[in-house]
Amino acid sequence: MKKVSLKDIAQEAGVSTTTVSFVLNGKAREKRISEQVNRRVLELVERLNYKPNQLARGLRTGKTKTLGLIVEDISNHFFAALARIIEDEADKYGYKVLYCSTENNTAKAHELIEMLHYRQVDGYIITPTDGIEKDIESLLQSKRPLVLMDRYFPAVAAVNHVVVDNYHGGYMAAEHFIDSGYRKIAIVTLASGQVQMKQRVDGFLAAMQAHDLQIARDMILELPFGHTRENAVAEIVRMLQSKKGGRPEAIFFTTNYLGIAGLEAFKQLDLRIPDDVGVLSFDDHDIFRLHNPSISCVSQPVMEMGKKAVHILMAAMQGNTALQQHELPVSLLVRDSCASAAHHFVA
Amino acid sequence: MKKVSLKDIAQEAGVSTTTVSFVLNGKAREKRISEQVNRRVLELVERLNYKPNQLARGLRTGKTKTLGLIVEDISNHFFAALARIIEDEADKYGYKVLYCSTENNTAKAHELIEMLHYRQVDGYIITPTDGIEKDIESLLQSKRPLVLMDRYFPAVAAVNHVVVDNYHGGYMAAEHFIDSGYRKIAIVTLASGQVQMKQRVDGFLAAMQAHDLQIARDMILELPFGHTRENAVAEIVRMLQSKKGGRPEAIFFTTNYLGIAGLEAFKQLDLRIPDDVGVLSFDDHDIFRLHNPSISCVSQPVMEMGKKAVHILMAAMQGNTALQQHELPVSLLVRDSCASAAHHFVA
DNA sequence: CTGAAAGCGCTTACAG
DNA sequence: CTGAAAGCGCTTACAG
Repeated sequence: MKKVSLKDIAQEAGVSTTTVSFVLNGKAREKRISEQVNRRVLELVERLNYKPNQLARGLRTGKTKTLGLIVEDISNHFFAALARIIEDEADKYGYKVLYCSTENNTAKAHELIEMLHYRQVDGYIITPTDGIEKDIESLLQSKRPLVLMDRYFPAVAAVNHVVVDNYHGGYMAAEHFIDSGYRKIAIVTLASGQVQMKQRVDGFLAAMQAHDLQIARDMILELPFGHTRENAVAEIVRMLQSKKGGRPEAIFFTTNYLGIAGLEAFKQLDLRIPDDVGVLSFDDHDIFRLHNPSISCVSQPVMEMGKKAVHILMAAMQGNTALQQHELPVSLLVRDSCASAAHHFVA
Repeated sequence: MKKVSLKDIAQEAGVSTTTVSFVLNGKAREKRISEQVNRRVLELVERLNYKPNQLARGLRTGKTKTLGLIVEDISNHFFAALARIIEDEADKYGYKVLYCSTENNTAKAHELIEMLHYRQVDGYIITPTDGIEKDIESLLQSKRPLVLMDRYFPAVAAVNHVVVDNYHGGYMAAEHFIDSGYRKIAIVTLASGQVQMKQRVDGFLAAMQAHDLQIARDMILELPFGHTRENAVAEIVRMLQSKKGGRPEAIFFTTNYLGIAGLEAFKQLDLRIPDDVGVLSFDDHDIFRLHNPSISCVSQPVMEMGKKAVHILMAAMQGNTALQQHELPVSLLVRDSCASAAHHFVA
């Protein structure tokens, strides 16, 4: 079963490669190929099981019908879900996707962008890490279709993005805690300078302030990115055990794997939710739904994010240069991890 | 910033494209290019930020340095974890990966294999669905490097694979139930004919038999693939409520998302683990570790599977034609979802 | 209605 | 030590 090429078909059919190419690309009508030739070619293609070489086609047309997807970590539930939606959506347009994980590492992200560039992907969907503004700008300058996802750079204005209303998510989280009667509240977040984390915290703090509540310095735990799970758990345990000012009554986690680490910490310390500690996390997760008690969270519209990202990219690849920046709404899923108000109104 | 090509470099450097190509491919020494020319070319490459067009290179050499990864569903935790490991491992050899989800759909799997073929991927890592034996054979015939993962076809003998000792996993699961004092045991599995599921059930039944225990027909629930989560939960609830013969004392789930559906069913019925029902699932999951009580399971060596698959593929791509079939050991993670023996020795 | 030919950007035998 | 040329498998303007 050796490879059969356009030329083989042409020879066999007794026509030129031009003609074969036309019928293959559905231009038979337009180019007024006779019905007879058209049929003959199609039959041969079928019989010899001919498949056009996409590499050659790509080289010639400059289009590879391939998208580059750069995420933080493809094995992370949120990105895996996104990857699946993007795959399905891209498929509708005949595109395949090459994925890469940055591990939130600037150097790696830089390399990946270059790599996808050599490989001539037609467009990029990127979850940017800190410090790759330059690469993004250079992509922009070379007119590469591009959409940032989940995060963006406030300093680089003219880039498509689809993100979520993180600020409002944080705000809602704080209000829910407050409504539930918690007052002494802690935050566990990432130390990285990522906007989306910042915004979640900012929104949260703003709501606290609006209710004349404060968060002490040592009640904001910033974990370095790339910590192991064990590390995160240990840090959270330490915070919970710290004596000064007493234990927080409730904790807001700015992303789901921090929340999951939190659950482990609570388990270790035998802390009961929501009586000993109220819990709220950004990003829903199966674990939160199934946990006993179930964990309330701020949920992101993953499906919509993925679809929108692909749509924006497709439009951009078709030459639509209008800037597309979308901030999708999040929703608060109230479950059982925040006590009823009565409980805590002792202060 | 227009694209710069080999020719541009050659012109600028005042040498032929041949020479440039040689230095780019590290053949300067071998081809005895003068140190002077070598340096000049390298400098220009750097200065003009030249990146070879991989498409052109691929067309010429027949190698795309791209792997095709076909899984059931990239958003599934098990496959996402595998995808990440495969990405990292492939990267070490300079390969990128194109992923696709079959949804366990034969027609889709068939198309995906063809698609990857046109795109000239150098090798395939495939989680096969039922009914694509022909495609696998045709890949084999055209000498495409290939490794099956997670499952394989007993009927197609000469294919590389890396799977897991499913039979033994099932066997251990049953023994653990029996040791824990359970006697009336049910199985929840998938209706698809996939070997790996069959083997898990077979191993389980063999252990039961070895202990002179039986499983009634209606205690084996086979769920169709592609059911929604709600559906699965409902079916499990129905089984638990079925009066004839009484409720099972313990349930073995042959894969983690079935186990997760089971947990929801137990929650709905207010069944307590492990007193009301013992639970054991194939495939570990964060949820099992964090669940209260934590859920025992048969765990697969995901890291090793991913690495081995890539290594086998790399060897095959280097012309190593020795058949590689690996069955990796699984391990039983005993947690808190099976009661102590004393509890159930009432029968 | 159809074909000869150029060209996409590389690599690599071959020649000197 | 270096270069001219063929060729990978397509597409497409041009010509007839």
